[in-house]
Amino acid sequence: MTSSSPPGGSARRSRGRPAVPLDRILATALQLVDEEGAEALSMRTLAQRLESGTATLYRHFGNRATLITHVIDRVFGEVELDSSSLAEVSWDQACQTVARAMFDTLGRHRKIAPLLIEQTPTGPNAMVLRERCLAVLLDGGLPPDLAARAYATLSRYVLGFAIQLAGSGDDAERERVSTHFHDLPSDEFPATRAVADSLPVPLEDEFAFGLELIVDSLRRLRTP
Amino acid sequence: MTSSSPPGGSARRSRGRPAVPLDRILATALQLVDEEGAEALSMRTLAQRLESGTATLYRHFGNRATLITHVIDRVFGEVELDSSSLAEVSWDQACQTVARAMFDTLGRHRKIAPLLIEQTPTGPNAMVLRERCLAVLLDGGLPPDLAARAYATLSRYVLGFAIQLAGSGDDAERERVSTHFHDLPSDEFPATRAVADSLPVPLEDEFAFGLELIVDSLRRLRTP
DNA sequence: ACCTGAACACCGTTCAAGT
DNA sequence: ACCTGAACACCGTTCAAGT
Repeated sequence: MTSSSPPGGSARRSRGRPAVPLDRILATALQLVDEEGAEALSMRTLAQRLESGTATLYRHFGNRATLITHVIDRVFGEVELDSSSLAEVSWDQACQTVARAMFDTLGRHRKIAPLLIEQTPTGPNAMVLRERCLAVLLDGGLPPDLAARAYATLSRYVLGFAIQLAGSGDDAERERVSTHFHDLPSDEFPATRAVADSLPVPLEDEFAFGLELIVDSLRRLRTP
Repeated sequence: MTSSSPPGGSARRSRGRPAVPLDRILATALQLVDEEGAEALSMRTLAQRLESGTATLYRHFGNRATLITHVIDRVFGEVELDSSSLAEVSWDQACQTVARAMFDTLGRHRKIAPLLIEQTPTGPNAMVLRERCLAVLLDGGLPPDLAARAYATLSRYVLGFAIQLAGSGDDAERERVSTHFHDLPSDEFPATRAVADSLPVPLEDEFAFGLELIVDSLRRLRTP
């Protein structure tokens, strides 16, 4: 009650209170996840940040799951894919560009990936992204059934790695694991010890490495 | 109190109560996850199934996370990998066998995958599995740094797909998505409509498809 | 020693009551 | 119409008190 004084006599609350705009709810929710993690996105915490009450949120969303659905599609909306530049590059480069754009966006919102497990995204932005990805595969000369499988593999691949980004970026954990591997007895763990210097591999490198392997093989599957 | 009667007069509770064996805690915890999902594994629910109290669990595990760590390594212990049969097959077949064995086990415990995101598994069973996988890659002729990256890619690939198994297997959801794709306007979504009959692809097929693509490319990277 | 009940500070969700 | 406070049935975790 001490925080805000009425801004002049005229700008009074119309009736009840000004409605909380849906866009502000989603922006605040995404910000909350980015800053504090997916589990911090509780109805209470979100309502607090909006200086509102939990029941207000239930006016816009039936439950926490649908709120999350909307937050997710907001993230899909951030994927940057320039159509013209996609058309200029080779087929396999286009594949990698789409996958990387998706991965980069999810990398910018590392903490949101765990929320993506539960549902196949069917928000408007997700639909558009899938369409463009499938268009690249079909234009590249893959027959529809193979294009469908290639798309599914690629999107699962991206999502699978993106989800693991959540537990990544923790230097202390990386250090702990590396030390653990170096301290292993060489008689029981010769192979692990032999590659201990190269582990753990940063997840971003892993992603790029595997993506190249997949797209390379995919290229050979096109109609010859 | 009605469930068990003392087996003869001598086998009395030594002092206090008989300790709850750690193995029974873990078996019950895994069963709970398998039956009701990862989020059902609450300290309270687990204690209830054990006919014990939550504080008893904190005698064995400092917190819920370490309890989960132990449950996870129990699952890794179920991965079936016959050493001799691995030695008989070709290098790329061995790769696929290891990856599939891991995926199959996680498929048998679909609901545990979400718990795997947070931590790099370093339990005893996980360590042994990694060692054997790396041995295959090194024996196959990959130099250590490449073997490390190949291993990381493969294990991330398996885990990434396994995590997504959690939200899979729901026929209603598959039907919903399929219908949604078929009802799209063909002018806005020509590519999606063109492959709508082939979507969604079962996750197991996706996994096998992508795994083959990766191993195919990996085979070409060996010392020629 | 090991277990227990009760407590603390949280959740998602609902609903009668306010303006 | 839209928002609010309080309630209900849950969490993970801790701790004094029991046997």
